[in-house]
Amino acid sequence: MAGSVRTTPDMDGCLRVDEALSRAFHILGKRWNALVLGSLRGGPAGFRELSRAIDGVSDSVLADRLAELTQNDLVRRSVDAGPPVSVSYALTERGEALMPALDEISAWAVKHLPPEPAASPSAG
Amino acid sequence: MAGSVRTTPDMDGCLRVDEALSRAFHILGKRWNALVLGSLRGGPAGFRELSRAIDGVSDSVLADRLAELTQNDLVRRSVDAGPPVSVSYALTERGEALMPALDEISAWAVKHLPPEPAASPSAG
DNA sequence: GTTGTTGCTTCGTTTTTCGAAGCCGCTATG
DNA sequence: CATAGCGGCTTCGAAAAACGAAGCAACAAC
Repeated sequence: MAGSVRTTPDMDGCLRVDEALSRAFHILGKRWNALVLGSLRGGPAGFRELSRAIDGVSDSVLADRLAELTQNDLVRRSVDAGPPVSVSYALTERGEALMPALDEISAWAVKHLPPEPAASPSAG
Repeated sequence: MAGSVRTTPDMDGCLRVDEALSRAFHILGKRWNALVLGSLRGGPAGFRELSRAIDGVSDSVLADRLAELTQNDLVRRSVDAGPPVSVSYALTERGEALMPALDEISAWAVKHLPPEPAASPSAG
């Protein structure tokens, strides 16, 4: 049927954002969260690996995002007691469930978002 | 249909986030952008209407987001010279193209994200 | 004329993010 | 053992973004 989760046109007189969308973007709306999720798409990865993959995020922020994502059960932190103890992050079921959506976003960007203004394309 | 836009496992030795996803979340990753887009889902809306719909965003930030979205051609600003001049914002084609993705996110949130901890349900 | 509405800007304060450095354990070198 | 590097995170100070309330201009209602 129609109205599943969209906005409510006039429930009490005024528009209202979809609460679910709001919840989702309370997480995804943070500067790097979606990117770390996307990076984990190809399988588990370590902290440094993620740090290099994302390119632009600082260690402090990455640690913060990872903690938040872990707390929200989107990512799972696994410790392998080597002896050279190593940590790896992976998507949880909840996190994996988000991948199709991230895929859509990515596809949209490919189709509708320019590769970036870059420097002068005709000059130089 | 192998690798379309995902991460590149080892192109030059290390993971790399999908650039398209990165571009997309350069916009969607800002605190309210996705919400204003979602609010416009049901049709054009005015500034105040949006302001009330989103609930939590301040005028200054909303104006900023709207300008950014407009600049990115996701939203279009229309001025109707009444005489009571009125302004309305609507999704552009590019913006509308994003709706299915936002839908996915929303559906995911409904299915995988709790309605929020809220106040303590059992504790005082 | 006063009050209320819409659309948006400006200013000062609080929250978030950034970026580099530091600590700890293990490995490789000398 | 001392030095040097890697990986995993944390701490600190600085910059950026978001907030929140007030203000300006135009229009409608009383």
